[in-house]
Amino acid sequence: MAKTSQAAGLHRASLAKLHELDTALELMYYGWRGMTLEADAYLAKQGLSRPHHRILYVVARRPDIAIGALIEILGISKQALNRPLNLLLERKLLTSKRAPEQHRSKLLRLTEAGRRIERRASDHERQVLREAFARVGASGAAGWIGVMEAIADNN
Amino acid sequence: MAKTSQAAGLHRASLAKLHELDTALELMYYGWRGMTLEADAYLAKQGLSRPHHRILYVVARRPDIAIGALIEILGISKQALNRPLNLLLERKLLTSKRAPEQHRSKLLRLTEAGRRIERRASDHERQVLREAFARVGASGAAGWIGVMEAIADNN
DNA sequence: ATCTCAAGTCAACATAGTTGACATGAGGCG
DNA sequence: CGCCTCATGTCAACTATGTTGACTTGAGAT
Repeated sequence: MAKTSQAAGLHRASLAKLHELDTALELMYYGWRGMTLEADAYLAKQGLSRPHHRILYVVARRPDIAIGALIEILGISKQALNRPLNLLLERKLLTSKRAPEQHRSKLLRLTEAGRRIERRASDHERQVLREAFARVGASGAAGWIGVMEAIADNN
Repeated sequence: MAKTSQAAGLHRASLAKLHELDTALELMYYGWRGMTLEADAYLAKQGLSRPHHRILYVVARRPDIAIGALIEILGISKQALNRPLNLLLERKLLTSKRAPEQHRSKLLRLTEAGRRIERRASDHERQVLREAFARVGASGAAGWIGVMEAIADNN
């Protein structure tokens, strides 16, 4: 875990701008950090981190997901999934059980405790977004979504 | 270096939405990835990665920066800076020299080759932004900037 | 000469990922 | 029944990026 205090990133506005879009580029960096900072601090207090949150986030939105599907969605190897997943199972933040028919796969679900931690961590992120949207109003929010969709679809 | 091919992240739009702002939350994730994907691929081809780019980016905008100041801006320890920085010096992407008076600090500058790589990597990121802004027009772009500033100032 | 301070270096560790190899256990099928 | 497939689980070795702590070096200041 990085030190959660003090600027662990580019110190904003201290750099000369070489190109017109440098400001936007830095805003993306700070935006990502700004959204995740409090959530990461909360997760660290729980002894968890970003990969655990990603697992909890996906399982919350796809109850009874199999491990193979989870691996595919997260885009990591099963070996990389193994450690954080086992920690979450040990902590009883999620459960795994065999499917009724399809005994080959294990189905994952959040426990009540897991749901609570997922919700609180994601709430920190959503709260940052909520405040930002409130500050700029509906048209600004629509613009933000339009730009982000254009960027996301760039893949 | 992660495999640069195939979805190394949440597979977009495949998850149920538990909260209204889940879409925005995921857009931030994909937006960050979308902006950095091609730049990271370019850097990987040069045998470099994100930390090297961050160093190049800052030095480009603060020529003659001392190592201590660079550490502060990057928000990492001098030991963590050491390896990527030495690689960049070995590759002659940047130079370090003692100050005329202040002999205590070393001053960093990009070489022509360093400037070129910094510019190309950052160009990939700016290009993604440029296209997204073009697609939504000036008012959308203004909205995006407003939201991102609100989020960035959340720190 | 000694003190301070920026920089450099070494060791040990944590986290998050990778490949490769192999084990286990359930279902499908001849 | 025996064998094959397939999802899962696990072990080992490695890379990259970061952390602390301890120590050295070299230049300037007193």
